[in-house]
Amino acid sequence: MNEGLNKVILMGNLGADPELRYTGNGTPVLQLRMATNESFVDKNKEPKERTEWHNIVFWGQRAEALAKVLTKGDGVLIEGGLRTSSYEKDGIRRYRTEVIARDLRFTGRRALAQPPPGLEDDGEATQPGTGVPTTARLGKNGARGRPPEGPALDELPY
Amino acid sequence: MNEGLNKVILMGNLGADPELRYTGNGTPVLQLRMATNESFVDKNKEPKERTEWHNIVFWGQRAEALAKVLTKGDGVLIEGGLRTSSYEKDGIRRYRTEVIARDLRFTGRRALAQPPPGLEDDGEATQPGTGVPTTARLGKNGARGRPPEGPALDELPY
Amino acid sequence: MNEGLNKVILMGNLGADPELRYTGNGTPVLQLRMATNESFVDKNKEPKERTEWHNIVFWGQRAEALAKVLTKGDGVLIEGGLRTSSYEKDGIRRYRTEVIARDLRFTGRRALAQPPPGLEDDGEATQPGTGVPTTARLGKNGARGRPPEGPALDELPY
Amino acid sequence: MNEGLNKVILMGNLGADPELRYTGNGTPVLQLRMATNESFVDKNKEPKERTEWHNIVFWGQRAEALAKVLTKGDGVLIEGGLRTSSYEKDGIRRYRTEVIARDLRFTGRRALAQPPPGLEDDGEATQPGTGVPTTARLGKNGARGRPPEGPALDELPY
DNA sequence: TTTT
DNA sequence: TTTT
Repeated sequence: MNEGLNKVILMGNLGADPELRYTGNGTPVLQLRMATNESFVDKNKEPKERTEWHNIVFWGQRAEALAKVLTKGDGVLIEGGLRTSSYEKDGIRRYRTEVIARDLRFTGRRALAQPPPGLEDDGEATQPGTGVPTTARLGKNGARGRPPEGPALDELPY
Repeated sequence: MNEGLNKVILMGNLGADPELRYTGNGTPVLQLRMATNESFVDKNKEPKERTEWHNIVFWGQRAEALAKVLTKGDGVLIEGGLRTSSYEKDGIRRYRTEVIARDLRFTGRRALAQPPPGLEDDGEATQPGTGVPTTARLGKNGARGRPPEGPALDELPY
Repeated sequence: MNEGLNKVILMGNLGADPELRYTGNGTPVLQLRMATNESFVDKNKEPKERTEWHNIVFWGQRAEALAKVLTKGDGVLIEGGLRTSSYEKDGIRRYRTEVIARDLRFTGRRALAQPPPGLEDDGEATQPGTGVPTTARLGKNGARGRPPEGPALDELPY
Repeated sequence: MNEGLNKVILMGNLGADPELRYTGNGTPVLQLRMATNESFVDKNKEPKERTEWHNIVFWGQRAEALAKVLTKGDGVLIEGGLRTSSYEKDGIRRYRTEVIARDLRFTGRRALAQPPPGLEDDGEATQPGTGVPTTARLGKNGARGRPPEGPALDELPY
């Protein structure tokens, strides 16, 4: 089987507060409704806007931590993959496509706020010399809290 | 309006031959069924594979040109954006999420084949010094036919 | 040889007006200087900002068309691939990494402006029912001018 | 500040074993040399191949864990952002562009192997019902170990 | 050297 | 149902 790629990147806003649920298993599931906006000029040269709505899902500890910090209207950047599931309702097979999210980062006004409080709940240890970003990637690795550029240049070993 | 981002990147294979249709308008629409494969190790440390299926759509001239060259099984890289449309069927509102594709590039065995014949049909002129790639981006700009790295280094103007 | 992926997506602003040059060959080359900004909270919980600067290059007809419409300060979304070239200067081998761009789309205030005038210069024909987007993708395929979602839903053939 | 996007996605192979170093600070830094391959047809319709080489850097705990499991030749998918740093050498200012990596996932033959041993070293706890993927994302969140599609459909709470 |  |  050839390893493939199934990648989605969305930048937009939450259209509603997040909804946290639990599977029968006890696994947390967070569902987000997210808008991405697009501007364009139509065939009559009139400026137009269009909004696309997306179903975003976070699983596991991330779901719980994000539930505490996300609010309707937040500007966010989401990365994940597509998943379409099917289910039967009223004797009819239906399909639902979601973005299974792996990362979330604040954009807009919250990008300069304190790091989301829920994130420290699961024992994040900030490494010496590590910046705490406004990202909400919930791995416990202190390094993930560093902005993408790493330590100051003057401490580079090369 | 906050300009956002709605981006999908998929690498995988076509599960069927493409289907070309036309709107009432006469606009060509190409529909592809594409699989992306993923490997992982499950909770019992057993290697597993999973396939996700995607609905891909090309609009316009690209739809027609690609219809001529794509075949079931082809390895492709697709870029586009998500679009969910709703329609009524049997008195029930249904939703369908598709990837509206903007680019397609062959991967795998066809990446080294000749450029897709359909692509020359719309008058591609290859510029002097321009490689013709195995990409099926259908703009007529000769430059698009150049591999992403541009001309040979010794003809750089800087 | 395994087909790989070499993909860069940048959203930010031009730090200077674009520079158009020509190779010995006569091939147009457009160089852009682009900033991407990032906000984060540092280890002392102070909000910080950081700017990364990128060298962007367009080749061919796109270079010329974009040269006419891009201005210092413009908000843009760029897609392309990395290319590092090496050259000798003062007897020393040096390296320069650039993003070889394949697409550019306006974000921010220009996203709702008229389509860039330079773009019609190369004979764009707008298809019936096709919106003209604020994107500056320079393929001549009318379909590329359609927003990512295609025609209105009521003209879908399915 | 305008929050931007600085995103790189590469799929290819390691050209050498990884090199692990430490900053004066003690922060681990892992450097990878990675090739991405591209196939195209040149202006004479001859099939050609081209390889681009990239400098990849991981910081922090991830650097150490990955150092244990990566080997020359490995097929990997890397995600990160661009960072160009400047330094003085022989009285000349030089620039070096790197991809500051945030994620790594195996592709190819290792995608079905056991999860990288180094990864358990930092206390990974697999959640009930959670698959352990072949990804080397080093957050300690058990959820990250789930394939992008989440739990089985029959345990969905909706 | 950009942007808000 | 979001955002500017």
